[in-house]
Parts: sequence; structure tokens; C-alpha cells
Amino acid sequence: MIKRRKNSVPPPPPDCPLRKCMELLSGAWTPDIIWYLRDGERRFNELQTDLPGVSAKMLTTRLKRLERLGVILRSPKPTSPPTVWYGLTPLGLELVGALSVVVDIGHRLKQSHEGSFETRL
Amino acid sequence: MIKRRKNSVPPPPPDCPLRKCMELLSGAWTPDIIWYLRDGERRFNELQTDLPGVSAKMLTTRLKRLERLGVILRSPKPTSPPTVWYGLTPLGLELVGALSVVVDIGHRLKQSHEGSFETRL
DNA sequence: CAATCAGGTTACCATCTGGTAAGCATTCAC
DNA sequence: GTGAATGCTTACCAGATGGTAACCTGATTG
Repeated sequence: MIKRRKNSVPPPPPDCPLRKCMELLSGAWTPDIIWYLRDGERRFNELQTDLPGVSAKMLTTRLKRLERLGVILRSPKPTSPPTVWYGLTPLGLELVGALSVVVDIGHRLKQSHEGSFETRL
Repeated sequence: MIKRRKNSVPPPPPDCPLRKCMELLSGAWTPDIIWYLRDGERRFNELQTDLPGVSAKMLTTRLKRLERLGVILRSPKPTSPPTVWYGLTPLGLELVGALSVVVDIGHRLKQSHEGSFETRL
């Protein structure tokens, strides 16, 4: 019997530019990782402390995905113990541009609202 | 016995501007809704056809949330049957600015990759 | 009165997400 | 050889997400 996949049609427009690019930024910690790479390469452990609360599992998962999507570049160095540096590709740098607009708005939100607001429904 | 909430600490920095603004854009269909309101008010049913595949439930949920967050404005008109128009607030317009950068990148992705790429891990 | 339209709401449930905890491989210093 | 550091991987599972289907209210039209 064929297993019916029920939740498989959320995004009907498969080539929508908005959706296509937003997917690069989707998932917990994804924008944070890109943002923390904006000034140059970082190592795995550096990112772990840059992003307090991220688990090694998530970090690995996100870094792999971002590498596969062409957003970041993974370069292991033959030090000992071996270290791995992650840096942005040109595409990654473009995303930093988008994120900086987002960060700008975030700053202004902080000033105007100041009191936290609930974002959950 | 106190019920332990296990998944409650993803974002330790509660006032991070990046996170704060990205939350406004989070959730399925959220960027799409904001994007389709960029040229002026739309009605509930118009949005439903703008976004093929969205369910009435999701649309209601998102519109309510975006209204509560100050991104959109809901204005029911006393026509018959009554219609409801949704439009962007100044904050919503700022988000359109961010999204247009995203859309730009999406366009360039389409041109360079052309073949679809998988965004799932 | 029944049907229709606008704009929802609700119940139910499959799937996805991301957390914790543990383990693993390599290399070097003691 | 034992332990620490670096960079992962795996199993397990709670809770969040978002889909479908059905229902609702109030006004208008026939």
C-alpha cells in the first residue's frame, strides 16, 4: 500500500524568486550563521560560541546545507588537531546584504517598541 | 508534577535585532502575503487567489498575526456581503524593502542556476 | 425558505523541526 | 596510554507547524 504523503504541497510556485531566496535563509540559526560569517571566516567552535544555545547537531546540519546550497565554503586546514574554516561565497555575501536591511529594521524596532512584543500567535 | 518544556530555548538572545525582525517574516506564506500587499490593499479572497495553495486557515492565522505585530492593517468595509481589506503599515512597507532585496537575489539565482536546486537537507 | 457569497473558525492529525545525550575519529601533549 | 581538543554523527523524542474537511454567521438574491 502506498503511503500517502499529506503535507507535501505547501509551495505550489516552484520557481518563485521570493520563495527561492527565502529558502536559503530558512531554518533555525541560518540567518545567524550567515551574519556571523560576514566579516570573514570562522571555525566550527567559534561559531558555537558566537551563537550561544546552538547545538553541535544543528550547526553541522546548517553548515552542510548552506555549503550544498552554495552559500558558504568549507575549508579544512591540516593543523593539529585539524581545524575547519567556514566562509561566505559571493552568494553568501549577497544574502548578507539582504540581512543587513533586516537588521536595520530590527534596530529601529528595538528603539520604537523597546518593550518586547510577542511574535508567536 | 511540573511538565518540563523541552524545546523552549532556541533563541537565547531575546533582543537580537536580526532575530526580532526575522520573526516578523517567519511562518509559511508570511513573506508572500507582505509581498502581495506591496502595491496596495487586497481583500481576503484576492489574497487566496494571489497565493495558490494557501488554505483559508493559514491565511486567517497569518493575517491575524501580522496585524497583531503591526505589519498590516485590517479594515472591514460595510458593503454587502461585508468585505475586509488588508494593507501594510509603515513597518510593513519597511519589510517590503527588505523583501525586495531578497527577491532581487532570487531573480539572479533563477538566471544562474536555472535548473532547480534542492533546498531540503 | 434555500442558496450563495464573504470571511472566517474548529477539530483532527501527519509531518517537520530541533532539542538532549551520547558516541566517534584523529592528533598531540603528558 | 590516557586525556584533551576539534569536528563531527547518531538515536530518540517533544512539540510546533500546517494541511484537509467540515462548519458557522450575516446579508442578499431568487
